[in-house]
Amino acid sequence: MLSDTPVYPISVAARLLNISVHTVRMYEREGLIVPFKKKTGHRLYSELDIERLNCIRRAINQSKISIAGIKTIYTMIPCWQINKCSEQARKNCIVYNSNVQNQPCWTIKNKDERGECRKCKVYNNFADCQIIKAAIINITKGNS
DNA sequence: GTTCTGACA
DNA sequence: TGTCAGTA
Repeated sequence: MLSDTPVYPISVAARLLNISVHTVRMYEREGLIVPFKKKTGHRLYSELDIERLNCIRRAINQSKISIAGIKTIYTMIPCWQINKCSEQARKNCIVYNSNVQNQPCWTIKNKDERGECRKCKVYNNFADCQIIKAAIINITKGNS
């Protein structure tokens, strides 16, 4: 399993991904990733974060999916299912109802507190491209 | 020296 | 996407 312990500073993360530091920050601003932040404000990335970024890169370069498109896919993750929310809870949930704005749940919840969404299954279970693909196939089957 | 935010070519 | 400023 890939470690979710934040260890790499942004310069190392960028080097591992062959992209600029600036671009790494942009993906965060767009809500695609939630890096750990030290009290100094400095970002740290885990192996899982790197894998997530790799997935994002592949989607952009190979699949020609836009950042907005990736956001949409993340937004469709059934968080209520993963968190086993009751129908009542779902109905009143600001996160559940945020999907209309094309905002992944982790950009809504705990906006000011880093570290919470980073640990959430909804965020962590979808770092791997294969898993995202499998999930989409399942959803498609269910609807056909 | 490295990273941060914000701004601009 | 790159780069520069002014900080911490």
